[in-house]
Amino acid sequence: MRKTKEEAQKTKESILTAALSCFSVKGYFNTSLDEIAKKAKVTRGAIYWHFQNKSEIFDALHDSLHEPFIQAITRDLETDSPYPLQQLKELLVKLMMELEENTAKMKIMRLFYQCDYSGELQQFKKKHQDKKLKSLQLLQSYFDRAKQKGLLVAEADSEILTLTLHCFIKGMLYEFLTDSKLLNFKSHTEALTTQLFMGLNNCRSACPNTEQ
Amino acid sequence: MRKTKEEAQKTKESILTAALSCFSVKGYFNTSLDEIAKKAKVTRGAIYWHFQNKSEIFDALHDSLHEPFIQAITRDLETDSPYPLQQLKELLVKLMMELEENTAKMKIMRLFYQCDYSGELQQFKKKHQDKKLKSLQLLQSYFDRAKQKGLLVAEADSEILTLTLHCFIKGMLYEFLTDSKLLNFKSHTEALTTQLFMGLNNCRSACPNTEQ
DNA sequence: AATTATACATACATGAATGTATGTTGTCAA
DNA sequence: TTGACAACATACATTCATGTATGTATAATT
Repeated sequence: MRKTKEEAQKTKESILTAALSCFSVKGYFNTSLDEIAKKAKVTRGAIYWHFQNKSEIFDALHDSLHEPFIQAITRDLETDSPYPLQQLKELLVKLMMELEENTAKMKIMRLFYQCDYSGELQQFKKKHQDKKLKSLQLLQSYFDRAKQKGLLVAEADSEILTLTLHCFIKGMLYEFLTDSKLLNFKSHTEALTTQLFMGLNNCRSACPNTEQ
Repeated sequence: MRKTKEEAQKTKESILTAALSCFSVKGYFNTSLDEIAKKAKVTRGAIYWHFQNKSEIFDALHDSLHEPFIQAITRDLETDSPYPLQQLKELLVKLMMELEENTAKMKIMRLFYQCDYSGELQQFKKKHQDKKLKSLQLLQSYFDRAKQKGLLVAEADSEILTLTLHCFIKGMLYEFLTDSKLLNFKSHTEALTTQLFMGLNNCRSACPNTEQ
């Protein structure tokens, strides 16, 4: 019953997708390894061969989500738009729209927004928060660029702006992911983000009278 | 070993606070009724006398949090300020500040932000979402008033404004509650909220040139 | 003052999940 | 081609939480 290396890799991935499916239906703490095994059509023995325990599956899923996100921002930052905030807004709307079509990603995100890092998951809390900090630093560089280009009023604090944006995104995603009725991707993403940027974008052109 | 009615009420409350304490340390799904009982210095028998099961304790905690929130808004709406958005902003900042000093409330909120409504908690998801909707309607009335008073531009959509604000609050609270390092009540609450309202407040006086 | 129902504590039965130990089969390397 | 080890499956032991059934003392009721 030994399998080829590629086959083994396939079963590992099937375990991950089965776990995600179970988690998104019954939640992390309410799914047993046996349920995951049955969904993946293996036994618990296979899971214990590929992972140490359930929490390691959890962490593996987080990795698969965050890396592409960081990369998307990093790549976008390579182009130096004359209007960094416009660029940022478009990137965010684009990422949100992509999210809607990628149900697997939505399930993973929902998992991390809803779970509490208690019990066996405590060990990952700091690690995952550090990843978040990294992405925040990337976001801030958009505001820094805008300021350098003189697009923001002098008093604007790029850190405050970043945090405000971050809180908004977090809340919007939270609502998208946990309450399917309140927000609607197609009709609200663009409208809400535009509304927010109206404030973040406290620039001279938007309010020409406030300066000069 | 029978107790007086008031004594019984006290044990019920001690069970609730013990449960909250346990939940905030180990999470809902990782605390057993026996742990709660020990913390409250009773036995599981006492818990099963006062509550049907663990999830009913969870729901009782939610009630104790949301009712005062609704009441605070309702009472604030009784005074008809000439500047409704200013009034709203001040109320929000005030509520956030109060939150910081009320560690019990913070623990309850953290519980509901982090938990996933799966397993035995599914039954409460809709109920709790309906409560949220109610509070959203209350918030929207601030924007409606602002519009009636001619403080918003004609295109402003009070629903979009409310949702944007809601997402921001949600995200800010989420960060406050789950990541103690990122945000700081004293220094950030006012700054971020002010920043946000700069955008929500898309009124004539802020940008006199856009109208008339 | 006797009775009853309350407010629990104790005891028990059950089930479910975990981790590990061990078995088995096939692959790959030499 | 044949060990040796990889990739699991199976079996077992243990723990632990839940729900319920039952016991009990005492406050409240009459």
